[in-house]
Order: sequence, then structure tokens, then C-alpha cells
Amino acid sequence: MSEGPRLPGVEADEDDEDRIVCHVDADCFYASCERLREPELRGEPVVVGMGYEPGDTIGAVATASYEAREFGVESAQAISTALERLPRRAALEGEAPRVRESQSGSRSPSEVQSTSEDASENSSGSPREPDAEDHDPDLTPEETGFYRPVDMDYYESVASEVREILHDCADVVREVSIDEAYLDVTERTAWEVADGFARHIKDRIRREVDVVVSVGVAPTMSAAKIASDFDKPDGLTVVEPGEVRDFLAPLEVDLLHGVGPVTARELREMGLETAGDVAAADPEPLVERFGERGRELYERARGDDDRRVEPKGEPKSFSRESAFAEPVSEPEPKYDQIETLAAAVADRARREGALYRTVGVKAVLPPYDVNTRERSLSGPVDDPDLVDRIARDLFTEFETESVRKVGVRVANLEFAAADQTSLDGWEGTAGHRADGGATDGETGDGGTTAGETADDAIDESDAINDDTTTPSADPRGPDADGQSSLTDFS
DNA sequence: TCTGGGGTCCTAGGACCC
DNA sequence: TCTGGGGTCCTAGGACCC
Repeated sequence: MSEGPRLPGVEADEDDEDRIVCHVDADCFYASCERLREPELRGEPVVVGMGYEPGDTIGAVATASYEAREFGVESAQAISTALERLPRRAALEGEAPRVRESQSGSRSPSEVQSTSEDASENSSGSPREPDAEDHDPDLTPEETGFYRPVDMDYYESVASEVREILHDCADVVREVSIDEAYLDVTERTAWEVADGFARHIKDRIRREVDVVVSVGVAPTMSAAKIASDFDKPDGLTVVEPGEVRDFLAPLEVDLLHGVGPVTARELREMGLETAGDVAAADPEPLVERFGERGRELYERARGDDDRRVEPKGEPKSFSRESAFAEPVSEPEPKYDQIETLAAAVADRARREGALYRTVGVKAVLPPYDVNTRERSLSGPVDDPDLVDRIARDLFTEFETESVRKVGVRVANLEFAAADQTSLDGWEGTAGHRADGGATDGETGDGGTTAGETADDAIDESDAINDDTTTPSADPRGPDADGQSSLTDFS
């Protein structure tokens, strides 16, 4: 096997074949959540849009219910495109205001009330949406759907209920995203009854949270992932050891995890259409073309994957970005956005207890030209003003460009609570900078850290002040910020 | 599909160190 | 001063995932 040296205490190889890995994947999760609090949406086409406001036509599809997908609405599609294929139900209400009631039959008389509390904090809660377009007299209700904006806080609350069940069903859980997780259930079940165990997980989630999930069970993470996709929605697929390669063989290459449109096209150009083709191919050309990913692809296609299910570690970066309704050339709106995003990112980091050592910006120029710039500091900081100043400075390059989207990011995170002192000690001094402040013992003491970071902050702001030429972007001026940093910390 | 938002990992060149 | 090899960090871009 292509196994590196093992850490002491980890079991030997033969153990790997005995893992039972479960991949649990909620079906069109955001749409399911919307139906939880708005039961009238059950059975209807539902589209949840990101960057979308009720009644608007901007944004993109985050999730489309299966009913909506039948109209050709797809994930990541522009809302404007989705609306062409599936007009808003609201567009009918001016002419046929009773449509919804007649559809939902003898449902509880308080159906409108049930959403009124949503409406109070978020005007999107009511099923009645503002009309954005002219009514099409030829539309029937059956040809329309409901559009809702993403509400992550609510989805997160639902997800945490699901998560609780998952942790109850497995010793190790790796949460991949809000709607997806791997479980190592080796100690909880056996292959002969894995099917029933997976059924049990599905049933519990359905009963206790009223969310539908698809489950894949397999001896490896990659096969379990594909298995859970195999029979969506409400799927349950078990692939036992020894069956993996045959299970994968007929699948098209783009169903393999890590194969997107670009790689799929290149694989096809190499004459590899299915996972079976990849598994039977000479791995060398794959490695030559795709590097390590090629090797991985080859192994995964053969069912070889020795990754263990492990809990997810700390995040590596935080970012926020936002698109303009149309490309912007003037500096001010862009700097305003940068300022907002920088504040949001810095706030997030602070809430999560993260220090950051790198600040970056993103500028997307038409047609879709992604540019990133970043700068690393000599030590980790928690300094919102600094994030703002560095972000502005990095962005000056794009000041006068036409820009359709901007973003701000912090990375190289360090979490105060994390103690990994045993692994990256100070014996390899070569790689370390002279200051070494952050790793210099006493990591728990906030005062020390703040002191160190204040120095870094000042160094940085000085450097920026020197070449900041923006005339009047910031009324307070960079100097004022530098001063406040200094007084805050020292 | 004319393009949202939040992430991860990989690659490649250059700087810099030993 | 030139040459060599190894290692790490930094930056930019790209592919991919949900």
C-alpha cells in the first residue's frame, strides 16, 4: 500500500479493511429547512437563493428542491435563469390570490399566521412575495415555484439537531459541511446488519428533525460518499468490502469526488470515461498530467482510500465576498464594500477566537477574471483596523478597474486555545523569524500576545502609510488608525 | 449557466536560509 | 565568487466541493 510511516499507537494495516464508514447527506437541505417552518412548501418547487432578496432577480441558486429541478433549475444557476425556467409563484397572486389556499386544501386556518413571526424579523417569511415581473396570463400554478433567500442561522439550528443524532450514532464524526458528514461506525455495527443500522440513522433523523437524508455505507470514505449519492433522494446504499471496485467501475468519471468539469474533460481526452477505465489505466500518465491528484484519482477509482474518519480540525481561513449588481469602476463603492467585508471578517475571527497572520483581497474583473492579493504579517494579530487598512492597500491596484465582485480574507489562523506546542517546537529555528513572539511560550496569556501583535500592527501600518496615496477614501485617515492601534495595545 | 458565497487543497516560482 | 542541493515560507492562481 502507499502508506507512509505510521505514528506509534495507530493500528496496523489490516485494520483498515474492516472500517465501516457511513456518509450521511441531507437532500436539498436548505429547501428542507424552508419546508420545516413553512409546511405549505411541501411538495412544491422550492428554490433557495444566495445573494437573493425576495422579489429580486439577482443571486444564484443555492438549493433547488427536486420538484424545482424538474423545471431545469440547478444549483449554482443564476436566479434570473432559474426564474425563466420556473417563474415565481408570487407572480400569480395579483390575479389569482386564492391559488395557494385552494392548493393547500383544508389545511389549518392559521397557515398565514404561521409565517408571520418570520416576517417580523425578515420580510421574506410570508409566502406572498412582491411581484417583480409582469404577470404572464398563460402561467398556471403548476408551472411556478417558491423562491426564498438563504437563512444560514436557521439552517444551522436545524443542522445542529441532525448533528446531535449523528454523534449519538457513531464514535467518530467528521462534519464536512452543514448538510454532510462521515461517520465511523465500525464499533457500532457489522456488515451483515449495516443496512439496518443505516436505516436506523435515517429514521431517527426523519422522525426527530423531520429531515430526509441519503446514506452510503462502505469500507472507505470515498466509496461511502459516492454510495450516498447513488440513490438520492432518501437513498440508502451499502457497498461491502470486496464490492467497491465493481460498484465504482460503471460510474462516469465526474461522479468521482475531486473530479470537476476540467478534470473530467481531460480524462475523457485521455480516453477514460468511467471509474473502471481509470482503475484499469496506467497510473503514470495520470500522475504526469495531474500530479498527486492523479495518483489519488487512480487509487480512489480502484477503491483504495486509507483515510480514516477524523473530526474536522480548526478552520484555515475566513472570508467574505460580495458581488455588485453590475461592474463598478468608481473607487468609492469598492472601498466601501472592502470596509464592510473587512469588518465582517475581522469580527468573525474575533468571535471564533482566531488570530490571523495573513490578510488578502479578491477582485473579480469582467468577464470573470479572479485576482487575489495577500500580505502576511510577522506575527498573528486580532486587529480589525489593520485588516481594513491592509485590505484597502492591497486593493489600490484595482481601484480604477471595472470590478464585479470583491472579497476580503484572513488566513494563517491561530486559535488561542489550540495547543500544538509538541509538534512545531523551536528546534528547527531555521524557518522561524527572529521575532518568534507568538510561539515563544506562554501561549495562553492574552496580554503577551496582544503586546507582540501591537508591534506588528504598527510596523505594518507604517509601511502602508508610506505608500498610501488614496486621497480621501477614509475620512479618519490611516494615521488616526495607526494611533488608535498603538494606544489600544500599549 | 455568462458566474453567489464560503471554504479546501495543490502547484509553481521566487526569496531566503543552511 | 560560483555552484549545488534541500528546506521553508510567501504569493498567485486554479480546480474543486457544498
